[in-house]
Amino acid sequence: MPLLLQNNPFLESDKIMEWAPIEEKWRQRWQAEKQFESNPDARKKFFVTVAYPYPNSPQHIGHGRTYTLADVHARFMRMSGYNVLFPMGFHYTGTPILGMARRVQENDKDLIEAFRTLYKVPEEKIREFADPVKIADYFHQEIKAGMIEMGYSIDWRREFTTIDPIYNQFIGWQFKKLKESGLVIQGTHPVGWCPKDQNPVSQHDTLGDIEPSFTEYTVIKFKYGSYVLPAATLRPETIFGITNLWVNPKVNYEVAKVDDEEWIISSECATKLRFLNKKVTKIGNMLGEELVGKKIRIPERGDEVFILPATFVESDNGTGIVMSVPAHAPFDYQALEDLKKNMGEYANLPSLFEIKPISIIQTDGYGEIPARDMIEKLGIDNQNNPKLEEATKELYSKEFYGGKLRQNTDKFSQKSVAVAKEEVKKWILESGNADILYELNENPVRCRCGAECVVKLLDKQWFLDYSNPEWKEKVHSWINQMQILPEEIRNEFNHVVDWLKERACARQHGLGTKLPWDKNWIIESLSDSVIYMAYYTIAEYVNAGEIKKEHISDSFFDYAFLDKGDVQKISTDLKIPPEKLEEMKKEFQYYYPVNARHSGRDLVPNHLTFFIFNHLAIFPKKYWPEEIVVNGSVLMNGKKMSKSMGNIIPLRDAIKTHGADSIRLAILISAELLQDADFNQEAVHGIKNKLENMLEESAKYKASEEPLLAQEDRWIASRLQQLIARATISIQKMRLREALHYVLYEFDSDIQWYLRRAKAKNRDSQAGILHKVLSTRVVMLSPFAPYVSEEMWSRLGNHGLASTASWPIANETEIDLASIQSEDLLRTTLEDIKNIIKVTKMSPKKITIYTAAQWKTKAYQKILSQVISGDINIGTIIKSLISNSETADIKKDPDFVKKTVNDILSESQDSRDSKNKIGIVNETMALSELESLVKDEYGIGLQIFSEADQAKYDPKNKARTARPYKPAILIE
RNA sequence: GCGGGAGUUGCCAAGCCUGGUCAAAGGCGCAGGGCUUAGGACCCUGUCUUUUAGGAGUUCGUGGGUUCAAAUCCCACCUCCCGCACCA
Repeated sequence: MPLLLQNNPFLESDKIMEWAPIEEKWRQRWQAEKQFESNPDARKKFFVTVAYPYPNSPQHIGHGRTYTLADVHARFMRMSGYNVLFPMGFHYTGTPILGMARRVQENDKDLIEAFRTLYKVPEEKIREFADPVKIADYFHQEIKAGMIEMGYSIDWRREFTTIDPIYNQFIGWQFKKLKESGLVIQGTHPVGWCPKDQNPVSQHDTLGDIEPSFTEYTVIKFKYGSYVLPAATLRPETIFGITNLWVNPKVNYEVAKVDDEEWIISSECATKLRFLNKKVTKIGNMLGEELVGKKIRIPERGDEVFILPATFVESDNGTGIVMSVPAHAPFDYQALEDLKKNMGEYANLPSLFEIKPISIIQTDGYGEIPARDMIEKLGIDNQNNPKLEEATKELYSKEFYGGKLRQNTDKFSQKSVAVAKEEVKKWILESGNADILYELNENPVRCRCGAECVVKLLDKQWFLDYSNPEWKEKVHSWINQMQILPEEIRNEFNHVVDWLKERACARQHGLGTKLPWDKNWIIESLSDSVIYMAYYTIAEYVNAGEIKKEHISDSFFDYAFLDKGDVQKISTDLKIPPEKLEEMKKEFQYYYPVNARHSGRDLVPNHLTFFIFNHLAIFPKKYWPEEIVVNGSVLMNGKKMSKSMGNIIPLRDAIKTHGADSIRLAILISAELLQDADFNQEAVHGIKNKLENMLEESAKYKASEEPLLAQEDRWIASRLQQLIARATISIQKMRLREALHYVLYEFDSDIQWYLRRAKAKNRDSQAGILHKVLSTRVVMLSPFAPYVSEEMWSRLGNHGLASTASWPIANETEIDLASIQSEDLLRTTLEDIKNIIKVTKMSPKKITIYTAAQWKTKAYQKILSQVISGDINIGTIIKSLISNSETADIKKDPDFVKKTVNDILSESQDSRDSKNKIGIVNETMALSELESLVKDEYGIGLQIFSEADQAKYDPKNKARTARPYKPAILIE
C-alpha cells in the first residue's frame, strides 16, 4: 500500500481504519440531542472554563492539551450527574493581530507566504487580511471547527468575541468598578518605545524579535562648580568607595540645561533624557580633556576627587561619565593602573599616585581589593582587555549576593550589599543628589520601521494597582483556600502575588475596549480577560438578540452580576422586561462561581493570577473561583514546537490523519498535568492500534445474565470494582494520565489473565461477564476518547450514549478479597514453576504441589496478626506460639518463624491487612485451579498434596518446605 | 539570585506524594524463535551479574541519616532545564 507522503512525517498514516465517518456520526448525534447545552435546572451545576484562544493562527497540538483536559473534566463531571457548563469565547483584543494586518497592508511577503502555505488560508481571504478583524474572524472559525472536530463538549450558544459591543460595555463596567475601589491608579512608567511610530514596542514589534528590555541605573550627581557631572551606576552603594571620576578625553560632551540644573553629559545621554521626560536644552560643548584634572565634589560624602581620563568610557553608555571605584570595579582598577604606568600628556596630574582604592565591601574568598584579585586571576593587563567584562560580572554577582559593607560606609555598615544597594539609592535620591536613567540591555534595538528604539517614560499611564497590600493579602488568603492542581503550583501563585507590582492596564493602540473615563486609552488585553467567565452566563441572551447594546448600561451589569438596583427602574430605563432581567440574574447566580479554570502554566504569572485578583475585587466572596488546574506544554518528538523547526502540527491536520480520539489520548497519556507532554509518532500509532483492537473486541460479547460462579469470575468482578475506585480517585485529582493508564492498559493484563484462565478451562460461558466488564470500561473511557467509546458502546449492544451513561460507582461489597488472594497465589505459584524450569532447563513430565500443614497455617495467622500489631521480635513470637497447643509444632521447624516473618514483612500493608481479614485460605482448593493452567501451558499433569498427608507422593522430601502462600513444588 | 521542575537499569520512560507485591511497568533497541517468496509487517521468548530448584549479589545523580525494610522519607552536595513581566 503506498504511503501518502506529506511534508511532515508525522502526518503519514497507514489508514488502517477510517475514523472520520465514525466521528461524524456521533458528533451529529450529540448535536441533534443538544447534549452539551446547559441551562439552569435543579441539579448541582459545574462550571468549567478554559482560557479562550487568541485567533491569530490555527491551533496546534499544543493548544489542544488544555482544552482536552478541560473537556475530559467536563465530560467526567457530566457523567457524574452534574449540570456542566463548558463554554468558549474568542479573544480578539491585543496587538499582534493588528501588527499582522499592518504587515499585510505593507505587502509583507514572508507573512503572506506563511498564510498561504503554512496556514493554508484561501487567497481571497488573505486579501481581506489588511483588516485585523478579518484575520481574527478567519482563525476564529478555523479554531472553532477544530474544537468541534476534537469532540469538545462545548455549549456553543454562549460563544462571543471580545470586540462584541456588549462585551466592551461589560469590560467598561469592570474598569469603573475597579476605579471606584481605588484599584486603578495613574503614574509614570518606562517602556521600550519607537520614536518614529510614537508607540511602545514589544518583542514582536522589533527587527529580529528582540525583547526591548532595559535596566534601571542610578545617576549620581557630582558637583563641578555650578555644573552637575552625572555618572550612571548599577551599584549606588559604592559611592563610599569612589576615588575619582572617569571621562573620555576624546568625547565631545554637551553642556545642557536639564530641568533646573546644568549638566555635562554625552549627547547620546541628552537624547535618552528627553524621552525620560526631562527638559533638556543644549547650551554648549566641552571636550572631555578639558575636564581632566579638575575636581568634583561627591554628594553625601562632601569630599572632592579628581576627574581622570579613561578610554574604556563610552559616550553611548550611561551619561558618558563614569564614577571610579577601583577597589570593587575591575575596569576602574585597571584604568588607574594604566594611567599610573603611562602618564603621557597627563604627567602634570597632581597626586595621582596618592589615589588608593577604598575598600568598602567584605566578601568571603576575596581580599582587601577584590578588583585586583579578579584582574590577577584572569591575567588582565590593560583596560581594553575584553576579559574585564567577565571580571566585572563575576565580582558583581559575588559581592551582591555574598558581600557585606564595611565600617567606612556610615549607617550602612554591616548590611548586605543586596539590601544596602536599595537603601543607598533611596537615600541619595531623597536628598536630590541622584536621578534614574533607563538603559536598553541590547543596543541597538530596532523597530520594524527601522528606527532605533529608546526607553520612554510614559506619563499619566493607567495602572491596576496589584501592589495594593490589602488586595494582595486578600488574594493570598484566597489562594491558600482554593483548590489548586497540581498542588506544587500553589507556592508559585503566592510568589507571583508577592512580586506583582502596578501593572499598566491601558495602551494607546490595539483592538479592545476604550477606557470609559479616558477614551484615548484602550484597555490592555490581559486586563480585559480576567472576569469574562461571568459574561458566558448572559452571552446566550445576547446571541439570541434578547438584549441589545443600546439597552445596556452599567446598571444592567450591577443588577445581573451584583444583584444591585431596583429591577423595575432598570427595566424601564433599559427597556428589558423585569422577568428577563431576573432570569439573567438567576442564571448568573446559578452558574457562578467558576468551579474549575484550566490553563497552561505559562499563564500562572499573569492571567491566572489577575483572574483571582479581579474576581476578588469585583464579586462577593461566594462568587470567587473555586479551582484552578494548570498543565504543562506539549513537545513534539521530545523537542519544543516552533515555527523555525517546522514541527508545529496543526490540530485539524492531525485529526484528519489520526482521528480525534487518538490525539486526545496521546496528549493525555504522555504526561501528568505539570510535565511536558511528548507527542510522537509511535505513541499515536500505538494508541490507534489499541483502540482498533478494543473496537474489534467489543463486537464479540453480548449481554446476558450469568451468575458469577467460577473463581475467576468473582476475581475479574472484584478487579473491576478496584479499577473503578482507583480511576475515579485519579480523575478527581485530575491525574488523567494515571486514570487512563489504569483503564486502558493496566486492566488489560487482568482481562488477559481472565481469558487465559477461561481458555485453560475450556469455558464458553464467560461472554456475559466480559460484556459487563467491557461495557463498564467503555463508560470510563468515554470522557477521554468520546467518539470511539460511543462506537464501542453501540457495538456492545448497549442503548443510549456512552457519554450520557452514569459514571460507575465502586461497590466495596463486590470486592472479594479471598478471590484476589487466591488468584495471586495461582500466579505466583505458576511463576515459581516457570522459574524452576528455566533454571534447571529441564523438560517437565509431572508436577507435584504441596500445601503447608495446618499448624503452619495457624501459626501464620498468629504471626501475621502479631506483625500487624507491630511485634516483630522473633523470640517472643516463638514463645507465644509454643505456648499454644495448636501451634506447638513450631518446635519442629524453628526456622519457619523467621522465614514467615520475612515473608510478611516483604508484603505491603494492604496485602497484609487483606490476608488478615480473610483469614485462612483453603490453598488446596485454590491451587486446584492450577491443574488446567499447567495442562494448558506444559501439557502435563499436576497433583496436589497437603504436607500433612501421610500417603503423599514425595520422593525428594520437598513437602516440608511448604509455607502458607508459598507451596512446595516438585518438578520431574 | 528568586521561584519551579528534573537526574531510574543501552536509549526513552513509569514508579516517589501514600516506604514493603521493585531487579523495578511500558516502548525503542538488541538476541533467539515462529510466520512468510521476502519484509523496515505481525506473533512468541529473552535482555544487571550469577545460579541445573523457585535462590544469592550489586543497582535508581553523590554522600550521609531515619527504619525491621529506602528508587520512594529527611539532611547536605553536584548537574541539567524553565519563568522573572506590561507580552498573548
